[in-house]
Amino acid sequence: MDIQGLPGRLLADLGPSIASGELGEGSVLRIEELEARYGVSRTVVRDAVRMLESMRMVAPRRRVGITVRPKSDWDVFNPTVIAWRLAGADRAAQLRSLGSLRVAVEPAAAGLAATHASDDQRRALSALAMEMTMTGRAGDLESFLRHDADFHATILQASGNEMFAHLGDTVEAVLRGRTEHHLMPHHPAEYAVQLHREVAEAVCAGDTAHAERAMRSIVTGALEELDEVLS
Amino acid sequence: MDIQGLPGRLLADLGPSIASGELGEGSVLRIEELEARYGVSRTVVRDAVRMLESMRMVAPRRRVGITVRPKSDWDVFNPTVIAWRLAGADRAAQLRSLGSLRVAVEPAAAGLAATHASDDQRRALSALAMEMTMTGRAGDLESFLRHDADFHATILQASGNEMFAHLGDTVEAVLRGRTEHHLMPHHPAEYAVQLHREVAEAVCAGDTAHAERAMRSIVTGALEELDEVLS
DNA sequence: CCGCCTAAAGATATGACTTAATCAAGCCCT
DNA sequence: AGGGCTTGATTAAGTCATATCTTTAGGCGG
Repeated sequence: MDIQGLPGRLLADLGPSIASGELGEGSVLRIEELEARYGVSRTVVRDAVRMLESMRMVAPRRRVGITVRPKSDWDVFNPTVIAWRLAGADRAAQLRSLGSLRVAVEPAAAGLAATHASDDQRRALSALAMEMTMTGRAGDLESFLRHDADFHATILQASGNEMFAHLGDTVEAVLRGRTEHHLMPHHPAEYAVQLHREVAEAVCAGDTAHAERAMRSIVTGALEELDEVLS
Repeated sequence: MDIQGLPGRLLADLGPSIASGELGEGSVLRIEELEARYGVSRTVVRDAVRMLESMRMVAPRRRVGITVRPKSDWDVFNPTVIAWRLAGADRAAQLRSLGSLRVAVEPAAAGLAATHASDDQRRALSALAMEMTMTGRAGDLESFLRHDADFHATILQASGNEMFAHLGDTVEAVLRGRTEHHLMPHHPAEYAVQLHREVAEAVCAGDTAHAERAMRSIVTGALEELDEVLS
């Protein structure tokens, strides 16, 4: 995701530090200090700071330094910020927030997809649901994850709403997060896979209400499982 | 929102140009050219470009220049990007997207608010609903807008979900946009105001289902009105 | 058709200077 | 004498100008 140059290196170090709370609200960084710490020039430090600034995680203040802003100010929809938080101490809270967001958005997206999806997208959904069935039964979690993520991304894309479409990466981050942190059973529940097939069928058939209902079952189910595991 | 220094000036000029499509996908800017055009130093240009980059609106490419990325790559949840698009040629599409997002999110948020809201928040909601009734009847659109925005922001805040909470500014932008661009009747519909009172009551009473239902009526109604006006 | 070369443009480094915010000393008024 | 206001010193970010390094698109030659 972040294959940048030197500023990327700073960002990859500072971002997670802030996201994890290691550098709490009000912490102060100084450009000069960062130059020394990372052995880079001001140009690079400023670039990195600008990016953190545009994520609203820090604010530069003259005569004081670069100060860390309260978490409530952060750009919580920024995929990079989400990734940092998922990797750190905030994982549980972040997964819960994202879970609720999915419950709100994905059923609506599935409903819209039933009327807006292209033929290619409908075919892709059917194929992906099938693949999920196979790889799920085989216990191939890596492939399952990929198809699961593609499935949800395709639904969001097919909704025809660009804002929904952009949540595809975010949803993938959630799915990947819960797989990688072993918050999932070794064999995905058969009923969940069945629901994916149902969504695919409903979208193919243009059945808005059915698509919405089935997707709601998927995401509320996921949220419940999550709450179980996290408690 | 963006009261920055010199980089802010560039941003305030370049951002809208890109957002409006005046600088379409693939357009190329060169740092040197921007230095000359705006009469500022490299440092300033780089700062501005970095911010656009972190909004995923441009990507720098060596030997080529700063290229404008396809709209589908943009960070469409970034409040600044939203504001730029609302101000420009994309207004209609942006309002539609946001409308659908509201339909998905706000009912869920209202439902959560019914169980999570603090006493202060419940009181605030009742008060705001009352104010909306008054100012709506009086035809004081400016005050009505402020209370309407506060109402929705409070609901989103009270949901206890930080991601929902962050959509407060976005919703305000929508409401403000439709008022300022005269996409609203001179006297807000009485039934809409009534629904706000209903949401407030349901939240106060802890009635999740009712809060959700009433809020859904509000936002679907708003979306329908919008579709009418835009067609 | 492929691989080497080069020039163009971003990336990084650095030193000098400007601007603005904080802090504290000093002053005035009560 | 005490509290509040003014003012100046200080400090760190902001801006500018310039130089060098690195990457790579696109041309040239094999």
